[in-house]
Amino acid sequence: MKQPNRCGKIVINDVAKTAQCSTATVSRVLSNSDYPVSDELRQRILDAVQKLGYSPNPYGRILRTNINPSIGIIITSFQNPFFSPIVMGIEHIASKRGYTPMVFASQRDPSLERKYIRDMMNKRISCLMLCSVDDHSDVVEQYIAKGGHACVFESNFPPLGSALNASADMFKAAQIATEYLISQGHQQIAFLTPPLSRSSRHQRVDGCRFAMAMHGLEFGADDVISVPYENDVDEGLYEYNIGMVLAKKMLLHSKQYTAVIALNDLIACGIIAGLVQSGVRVPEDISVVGFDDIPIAMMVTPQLTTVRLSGYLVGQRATQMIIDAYESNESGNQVTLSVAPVLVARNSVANLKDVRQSIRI
Amino acid sequence: MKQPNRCGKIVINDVAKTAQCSTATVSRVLSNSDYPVSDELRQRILDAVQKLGYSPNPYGRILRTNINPSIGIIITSFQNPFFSPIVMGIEHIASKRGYTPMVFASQRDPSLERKYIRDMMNKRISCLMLCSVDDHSDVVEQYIAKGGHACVFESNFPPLGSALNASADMFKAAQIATEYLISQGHQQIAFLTPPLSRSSRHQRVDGCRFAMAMHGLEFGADDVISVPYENDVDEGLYEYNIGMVLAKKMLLHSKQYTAVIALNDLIACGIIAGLVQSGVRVPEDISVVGFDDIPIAMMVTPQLTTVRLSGYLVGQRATQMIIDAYESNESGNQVTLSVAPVLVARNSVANLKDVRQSIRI
DNA sequence: ATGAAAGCGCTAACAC
DNA sequence: GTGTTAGCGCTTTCAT
Repeated sequence: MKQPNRCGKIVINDVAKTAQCSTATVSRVLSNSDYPVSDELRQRILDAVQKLGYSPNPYGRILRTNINPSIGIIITSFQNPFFSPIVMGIEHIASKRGYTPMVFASQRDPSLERKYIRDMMNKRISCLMLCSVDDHSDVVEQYIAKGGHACVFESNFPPLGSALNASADMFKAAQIATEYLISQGHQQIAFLTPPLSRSSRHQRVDGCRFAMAMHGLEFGADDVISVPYENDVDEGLYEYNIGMVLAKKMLLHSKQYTAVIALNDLIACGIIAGLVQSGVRVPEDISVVGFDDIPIAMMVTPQLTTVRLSGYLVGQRATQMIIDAYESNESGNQVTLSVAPVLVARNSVANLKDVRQSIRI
Repeated sequence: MKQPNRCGKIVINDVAKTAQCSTATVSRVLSNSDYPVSDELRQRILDAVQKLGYSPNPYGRILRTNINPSIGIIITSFQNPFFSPIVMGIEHIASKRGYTPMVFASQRDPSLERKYIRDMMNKRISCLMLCSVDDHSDVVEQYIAKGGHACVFESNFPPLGSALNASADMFKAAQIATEYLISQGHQQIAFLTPPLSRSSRHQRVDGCRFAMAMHGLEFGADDVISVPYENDVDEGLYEYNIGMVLAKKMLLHSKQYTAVIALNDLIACGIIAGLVQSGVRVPEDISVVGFDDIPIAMMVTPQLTTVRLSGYLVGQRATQMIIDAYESNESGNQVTLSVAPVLVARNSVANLKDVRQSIRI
């Protein structure tokens, strides 16, 4: 690598000399503890800091205090627009409260995810915000067992007993989507999704089933259409591609659907593309709705009707809660944070009732 | 904040005791210096490390050596898909070579950008990869003056004399786009862009002008259509919105264009949306081409013809070069890295020649 | 080939 | 109110 390079760095001792006092006092002023320091001396120190352009070496501090005011964030990929608002929400609150956000992308590689978590334990981060792709929660649990505070946004493993589990209310979201479709006269509805490996996905299917049942509509295991694989590599578009595959598969189904619900917007966009490719019109022939409300949703044709999950809010609230817990030294009990979803009606859903009426007339 | 919390952490001394040797030897083995240690002892140490589950406290090391093998990355926003491949390229190489990537988003706020840079200087990062929104380069220059290595991908200030300036070859890219349009029979071409505040934008206009001139086509200052403002906040979609505004403005122009070149894909998508909103068909009435080849480009209707700038490659190569320079202690001379762009022809450009021919017949 | 010991820059007892 | 000083965990001379 390289040799050390102490290029004339100003250290706390320089400030002390300039201000004619001890390093202890400088430290007291700069770490703005409420320790009493005379106004006159405090000012002298501040002046010296200013004059020398001093800024403390964070590593000295961390080594001494063993606390690192920073928040580790693990997402799967920078390409996936689903995570952007969550990260932004986290960063916003983190900076505001004096924590440095550190973002890493696991590339959907569980071993890389584990490596990053261990790395963060080493780095003594204050809180860990995790979008996991691992099937096992052992490393996170280890982190928590050692006194770490964690928040899990997504995972294949069941909610942890000692972490903050944050997400939008997926059940409710699916219910909203389904009820909207029903209100538009749809009765044959399919749910298109990658493998139901994680609970956040199950919840959506459940919400859909619940809404269908409430309206006396049929919705069986058959109506959940899924592909049996999940790409291991996240090149950003992989969900889009899954959507295209799902669309073709759905078209082969014996049942004729008037509407489909996609696990998320990226998949929904892929479904629309797949449908159009097969000569099916959206929404005239089949309606499509997604979840998330990523920016792309309003850019595609037709503009996608979706249920906004407010990742930004989820990120913000989760960060508030986790920092609060950390600072008040609460050990993590199972907490669930769930944000209310809202329907964003655009142009990918046809109103079957209007059509019927116009036919009747 | 919180009180220190030395929760039974294993430290180097524990390993030394277990292996019955001094901390010096443990350090020598673990920092795999080529210092000679007997195989027998080395093994004992490795066993102890394994047994105790020891991993070194990075802060002790950094404090002592004053070197932090990590790469700081500043982008404007996680929302902007343009940066994703660059960051991924950087991360790929960085991890491979043993450096920890640290990503921060400036939110297009110059003062936040400066804060992050100063923060990284404090953290003694090894290299800085910067997508700047600042008008002044003083902080970066300061960083470089103190011996730091920097790579600038985007900036409003002119290329730095002592940094690696990395980007795709913008001039060439614009030339390719323009020549493609010309090859399709277009002669009235406009260039739509936010303010030409940065050289990467100028280069594109220049490339366009050059290609037009080469084919004896007219292209004046008039044909560069621009909006006089630039949003200060990057909510991810702001370039899309700029595109919509640019489209309307272009429609008001006295000249009738058959094709427009957008500064980038996101703007191009906005332009298409604006055009469609105004009842103009793309590509039948007006053709559109962009730059970057972001994932969205293939998702919109019509699919966007664009010039791929290979951010992933740029990120990778830049990281290689900057780490090489850092490790070999070269001080940063002006270096320019420029990656060859490639045309991606999709459906947003009409072939005017075919049309003429079919009319002739 | 191995160990002893001196710090890196900072904070927090503890003294005054 | 202010100063002295002992480390935090690590690396690296300098001895041996």
